[in-house]
Amino acid sequence: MTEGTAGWLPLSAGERSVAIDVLVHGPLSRTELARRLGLSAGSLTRLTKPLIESGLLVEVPEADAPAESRQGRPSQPLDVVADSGFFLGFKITEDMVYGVVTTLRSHIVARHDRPLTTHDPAEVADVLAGMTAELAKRHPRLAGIGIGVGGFVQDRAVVGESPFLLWRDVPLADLVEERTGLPVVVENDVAALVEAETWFGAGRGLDRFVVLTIGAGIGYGLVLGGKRVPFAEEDRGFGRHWIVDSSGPLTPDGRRGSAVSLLTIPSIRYQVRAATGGDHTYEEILALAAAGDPMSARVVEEAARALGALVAQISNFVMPQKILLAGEGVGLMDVAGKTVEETIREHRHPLAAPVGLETKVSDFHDWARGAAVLAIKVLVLGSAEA
Amino acid sequence: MTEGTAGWLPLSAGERSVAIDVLVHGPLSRTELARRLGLSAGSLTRLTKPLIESGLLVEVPEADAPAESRQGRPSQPLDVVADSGFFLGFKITEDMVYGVVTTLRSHIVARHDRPLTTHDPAEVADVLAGMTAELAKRHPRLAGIGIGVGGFVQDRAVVGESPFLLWRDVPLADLVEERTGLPVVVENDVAALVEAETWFGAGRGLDRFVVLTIGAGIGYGLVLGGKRVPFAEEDRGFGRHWIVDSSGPLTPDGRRGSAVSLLTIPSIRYQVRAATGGDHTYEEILALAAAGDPMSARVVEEAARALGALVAQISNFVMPQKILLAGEGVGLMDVAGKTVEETIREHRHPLAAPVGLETKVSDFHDWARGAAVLAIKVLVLGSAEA
DNA sequence: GGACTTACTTTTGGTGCGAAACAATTGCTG
DNA sequence: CAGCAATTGTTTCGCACCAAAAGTAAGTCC
Repeated sequence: MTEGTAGWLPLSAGERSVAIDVLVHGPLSRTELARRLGLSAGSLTRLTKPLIESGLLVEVPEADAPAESRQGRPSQPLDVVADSGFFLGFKITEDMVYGVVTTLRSHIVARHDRPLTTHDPAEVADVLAGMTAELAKRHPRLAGIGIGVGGFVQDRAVVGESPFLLWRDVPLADLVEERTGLPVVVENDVAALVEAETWFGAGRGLDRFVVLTIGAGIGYGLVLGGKRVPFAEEDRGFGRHWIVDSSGPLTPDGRRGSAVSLLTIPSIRYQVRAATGGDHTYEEILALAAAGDPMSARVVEEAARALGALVAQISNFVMPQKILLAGEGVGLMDVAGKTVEETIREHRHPLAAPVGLETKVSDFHDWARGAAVLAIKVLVLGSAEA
Repeated sequence: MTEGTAGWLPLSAGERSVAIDVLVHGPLSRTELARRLGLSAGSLTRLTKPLIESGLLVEVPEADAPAESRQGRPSQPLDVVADSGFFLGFKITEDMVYGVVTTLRSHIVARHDRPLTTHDPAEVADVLAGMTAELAKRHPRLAGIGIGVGGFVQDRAVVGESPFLLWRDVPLADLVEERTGLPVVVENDVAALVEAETWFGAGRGLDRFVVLTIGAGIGYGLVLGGKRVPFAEEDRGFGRHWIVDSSGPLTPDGRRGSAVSLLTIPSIRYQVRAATGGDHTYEEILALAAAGDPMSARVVEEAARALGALVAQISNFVMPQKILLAGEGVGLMDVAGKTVEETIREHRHPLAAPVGLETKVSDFHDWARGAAVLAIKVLVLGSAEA
């Protein structure tokens, strides 16, 4: 058994659920795992043995000593060997590549970004390989690479279509694998973030879970039965067609009253610019709205109402246990969160279960982390599913 | 209580899937079943044996002889003993009780309705018992009763709250069981219809399936992973809070622009009455609209656009493989189906998978049949769980 | 009538699980 | 300190389920 390389998989279903639970929820004893997974104690012995032998799990020396002076045989917590392997996550934007190194537990241990001056596939792959080499200096035991890219990705390997990179059918995984010798997983950025949140984030252990991202565009991810539901139009501008308020504003990017026109950062900036003539950043607009500037406040309020309506509709139709709002454009919630919540209430039945709404401001490193988590998921736990 | 107390034994998961597949999809040979269920031929022998011994399935004499002169050993189709037991389904409305007798396969073999002149629980139970006695004359081998009622139902036994019957915590199942000696399953009418359609109807074998009913009110059913998702507000007037068009009409029943105000039969009649002063039935309004009457056409067109928007939103957020439109108020589709489809297109991305929309005009006997199917499901196959 | 084809059955072995007995390690009690 | 209770983890056993392979049955084709 060579340690560090991907000598782990494949895992059986039971083993995988154990590995995931330990990966996600810190160290856990066998008894605790049996309780969580609804299995017998005997099964846990059986399932954990090969995981320990393969080096993915280890018994750790009872870290929770404080005030835990219970009777009986002390439990023997199991933990993943968090630094037995590191993972790389990249997020490619139009003009930058953001990179992170994470542990098996998806903790970011290093960041490294580089501007992107070309969109030529080979040169982009060179940039990624260069960044990998750079990061590998401090973290030699790299086990795999995840790459998130806006656009349509096939088979977790080929960028079928990316509008902003002007790519068509670029075998990015192969290109980077050739240069680095590491296994590579490519995925749509939103999909990767959704998978990451399903595993390690807000969607942990949930059966029905929705992710809505607001940034330069609108992203949507639906997780049912713990699995993300893929859809044909994802990351192809569906937000332009989500009509929230047919009498709403019209912007260059979206149809009248669409989620894109009402909510994305470019659209909000466009609206304020069109109304006042002044060009402001998104943050400035939020600050202006909070300070009482009427035009900014109107735009922000309208966006908040649109977001509330959208969240309520999703809740009404999908009934998710939780909705995660992520992206760079959720700063809205700080300024107009109350309006959002009021609008949700207006569009929901009073007896309906309250919407489990969670907001998480994300920067580009979070997107890169999402890609790294996908690499962990695919490479370590072998849950490569369509 | 997960035990169905019927004469049939509790089935294992494998047996149940076989039984359901034969129940739903006519006679099937073992080989065909193996293919459909993804099992080996040997497993089918094992699974079918107890089902045949228990009398639920029988080997039928190769009905499909026509032009089927294949080589090899002839297949031995299995079928349920469709008339080994009959099931009763009731739908209770404000002033009528609709009853049907169905086979195991949910084919309606008899109908019997009776006016409801009282809402007293005991007297309603008497009416149901009387109808049961009446129907039992021609169909002696009744195996169970399913009752569908508008309102909130707990544990498939107790009517927790029914606005139109003015009931609270009425143990209807017990009342009817006492009088008939038959096992009784009570369920919300929409829920029963959804379960029935999931099994025998439009939702057969689908993973994500939505039912939207339009009638006196709005009904919604969400099926994920083959299971209906219960929700707190079901049949408690949630349609009043589904705001489709905030500048839409206002009716006594619903909030401005709500699904109820735009779509239900009473609201459409109300709108026409308010606009023209003339009181027309729903069918008359549809006919008037088709004939070019401007006020009726406006109301119907607006309803069609609302329905299209609603269907598109559901498709965008839930991504069901199929949406079933049912109820007495889907006649709309005949007159303005084109508007509905256009509106759906407007609210969907061009690359998105086309919406699998199916329309099924239902009368009250279909609702009763839904209740009977639920009885079959719970009593015969013992798949009762929260 | 023999070769072939297809449907089904039986046998065998493997997997994954729970139940129960067993071993290990601690705290508590007298 | 011995004995006991409590708790965790291990081993063993048997059950339920399944697939693969080999065997049997029942027909068609030439």
